Amino acid sequence: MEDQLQLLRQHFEEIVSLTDEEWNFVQSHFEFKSLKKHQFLIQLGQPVDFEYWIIKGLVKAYSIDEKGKEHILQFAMENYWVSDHYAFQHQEPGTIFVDCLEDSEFFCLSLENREKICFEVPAVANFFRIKSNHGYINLQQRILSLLTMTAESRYEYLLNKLPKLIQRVPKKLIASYLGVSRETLSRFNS
Amino acid sequence: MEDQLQLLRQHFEEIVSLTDEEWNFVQSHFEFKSLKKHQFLIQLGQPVDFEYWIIKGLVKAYSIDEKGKEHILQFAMENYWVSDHYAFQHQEPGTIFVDCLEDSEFFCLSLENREKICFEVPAVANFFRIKSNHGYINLQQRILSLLTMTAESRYEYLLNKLPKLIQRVPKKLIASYLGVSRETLSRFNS
DNA sequence: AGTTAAAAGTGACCTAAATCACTTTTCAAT
DNA sequence: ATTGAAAAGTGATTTAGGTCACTTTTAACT
Repeated sequence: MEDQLQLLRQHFEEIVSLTDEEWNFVQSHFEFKSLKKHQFLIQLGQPVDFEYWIIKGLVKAYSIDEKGKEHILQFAMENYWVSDHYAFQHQEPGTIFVDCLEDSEFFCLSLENREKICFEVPAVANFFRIKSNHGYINLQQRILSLLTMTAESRYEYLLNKLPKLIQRVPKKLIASYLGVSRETLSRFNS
Repeated sequence: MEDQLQLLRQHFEEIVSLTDEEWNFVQSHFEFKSLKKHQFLIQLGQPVDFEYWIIKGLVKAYSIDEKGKEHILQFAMENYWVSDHYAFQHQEPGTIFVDCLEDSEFFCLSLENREKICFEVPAVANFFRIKSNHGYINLQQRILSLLTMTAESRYEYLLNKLPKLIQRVPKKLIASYLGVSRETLSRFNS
């Protein structure tokens, strides 16, 4: 556990500096969680008590439409944060599913604890500010790609941007992330 | 000018509390800017020195594809923040255009000043953290809507969510925001 | 190792929405 | 008020990608 906490500290310190004292305070607000492949981190309609930092593993966040079709909002792996941010922030029942594509481990942060460490340790507020800003920028890019690019070039772009992800994830899920049918993706390129 | 700064203070204080002293420090890091309809706030390839809080007016942020087609990333009006966040954050040349759909006024915050007030005044770091988080959540919603909904239901959804916006913006721009052609949008609904 | 299930590929056909071309309406600027 | 330019509407046609049905390949789990 010490090792994993060390990883989390490094993750913070890539962006802000923390004293040992601050870090001790911060780390005490996280809980550990471990799940096997196919288990759910978040389910539609269920409370969303945490946001999760992924120590190891891989998850998908998705919603299911009326026709039962899955639409992938996000893949998240080591070093990523994941949650149903909307439900978490508003403390409402889950609006999406998050489940594990591989056995995974998480550090869990409750809303109360997040606000506590942010208001207690300014560096942490800045950490989440900057992270959140990066996330925002990434989503803007993705929106632009959905508006401006064809399905095929979105695929090429993703292959280029996250080649390791593609190897860990079935193509039908990549298709669902790109907003294309499995069959159409299969007819692309290479 | 005092009036407008008061509005900005209120905007901060909707989320965090600031002492008069803190506020005086914070406000001194903003510059005022005023533009007429059709003028550019940000242009492709030009430096992006600021992010902007809109005092009054309305702008569109968009990119133009190879075929010269415009794709709208964001509309922003009173009380909204707008920039080319990617270029601003990385201090690189603009990747998009932002121009005014109406005469508009802005408070401008440079990256240096933003970081300064965030690290000097923790409440400000928390303000931007929370704002950024809300922005992230909104973009996730928009991505889901692009993945799961038909063009027509995205339109209905927007009509419902931002009715006043639709009245201030030509439909062809709404179409471009929704990722639908002008002609197709025109054939919808009502 | 053998069995079962999931993933991926592929052809035939269908459909939502794009594109093109033109008209009508609305708005903005003298 | 008049003129010119955007904006909006509409028909005809095209197209990217979806859907359905089936086969082949790969991987997961006793």
